[in-house]
Amino acid sequence: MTTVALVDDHELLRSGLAAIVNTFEGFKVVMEADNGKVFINNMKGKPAPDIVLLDITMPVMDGYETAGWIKNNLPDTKVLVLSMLENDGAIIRMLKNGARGYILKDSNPKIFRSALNNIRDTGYFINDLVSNKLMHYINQDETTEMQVLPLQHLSDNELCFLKLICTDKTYKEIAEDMNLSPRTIDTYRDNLFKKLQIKTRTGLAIFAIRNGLIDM
Amino acid sequence: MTTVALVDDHELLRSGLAAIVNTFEGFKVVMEADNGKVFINNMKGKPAPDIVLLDITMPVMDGYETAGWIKNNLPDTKVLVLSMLENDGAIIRMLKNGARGYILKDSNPKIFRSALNNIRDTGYFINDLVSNKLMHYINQDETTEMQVLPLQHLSDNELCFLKLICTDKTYKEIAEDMNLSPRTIDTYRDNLFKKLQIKTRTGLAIFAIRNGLIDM
DNA sequence: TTTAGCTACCGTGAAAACACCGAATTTTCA
DNA sequence: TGAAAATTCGGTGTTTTCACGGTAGCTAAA
Repeated sequence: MTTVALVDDHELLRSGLAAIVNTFEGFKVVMEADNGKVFINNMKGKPAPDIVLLDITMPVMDGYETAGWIKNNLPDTKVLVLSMLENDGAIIRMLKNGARGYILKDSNPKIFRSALNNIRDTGYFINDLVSNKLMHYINQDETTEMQVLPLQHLSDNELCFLKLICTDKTYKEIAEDMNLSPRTIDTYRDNLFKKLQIKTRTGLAIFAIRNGLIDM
Repeated sequence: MTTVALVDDHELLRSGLAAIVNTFEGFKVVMEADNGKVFINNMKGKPAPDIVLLDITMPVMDGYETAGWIKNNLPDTKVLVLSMLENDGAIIRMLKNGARGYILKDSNPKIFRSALNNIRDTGYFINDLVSNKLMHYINQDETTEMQVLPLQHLSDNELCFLKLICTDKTYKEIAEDMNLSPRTIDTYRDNLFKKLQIKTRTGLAIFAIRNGLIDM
């Protein structure tokens, strides 16, 4: 019997998934958790599940972090990502953090079942979503890496600045908040414009939101 | 037997919900649809379901529109909203469009079950989410109405302008796009600043995104 | 130890955004 | 139909944003 844990913050949907998984012969849901933190706590002193079905967008501890933790602490547990995001950056980031497969929440149940079977039997579920991204990721230069995982290439200060961009503070006020000279802020902005190929503050704000830097 | 239709764009989650509903005694899922348009097409020539479980965020035809259509065309069908959005505007807008209840996707299955039971027996499911909003909505002046449903109080041109705000066009370029004088655009902006109590273009862009005006 | 790279910082000027004013036209509706 | 409201457009001036030039210091590697 292959044991499965579900980590997703929407309890109702989780219950639905559990019901589906439990109808699959040879699979059994042994744990549910609202987020990564709860999952880790629940894990203590228990046998590791064979497969973790993991959402990305969760409060407290998100899917990226959780996948990384599982990779480091539960080497025999395989992560199958179950997400709404059809987003290059998200997919690659999860793969980098050890995920063995990535399917969308609008997949149909048959695909879901074969994903579970493949991961149990081969350790991986490679669909178009994943293989395309893998190919991209393997023969990738710095520029494409930058386009796919932009946040990974920004410094802490730049990230902090990007968050403040999404307010109605002026650059001068942002400079005060960050204890830096307004000129330095100008440089930050100009660098981000170049790096991200954006031309206006509004564009930076939208970039920040698109990349989940701001809670909506 | 109470018949239930599911309208949600995530097929996997929908299947899970269907599995749960079908375990509830006296309820039976008779139809599933990816969005409002598909639902309407599927309805043709068939008996109306007693209850429609409706998501809000969907492609092609969203939950607001769909609820409105049901209100006008299937008077005996009751809508129970099943959403991730814990958002005053969304709740009120759905209630205005005839929804009989509103529960979150992170509710637990017991609440889900009682919601279905209540709607079948009494026609409504009033939880804290709904009753608070109803109260607010009943004794509400124009200012609060504005705060809760800001988009409803903006003209088509203002909405169009707001979308263009979220680009790196200048106001002059936006004016050209909309076939209006730059001065008029200034007025649009100043009006939106006043109405929404926002001070900068960046703020407007974020407002537009928060209110779902821009697809992410 | 020199080169290269990164970070923080500065000056200037042009372009864009914003504030505050008024006026003509069209729509709305009581 | 006549008054109120909404829409469109204009002038002027300040503030903010953006582009382009640069320096000084610190670190790491060749």
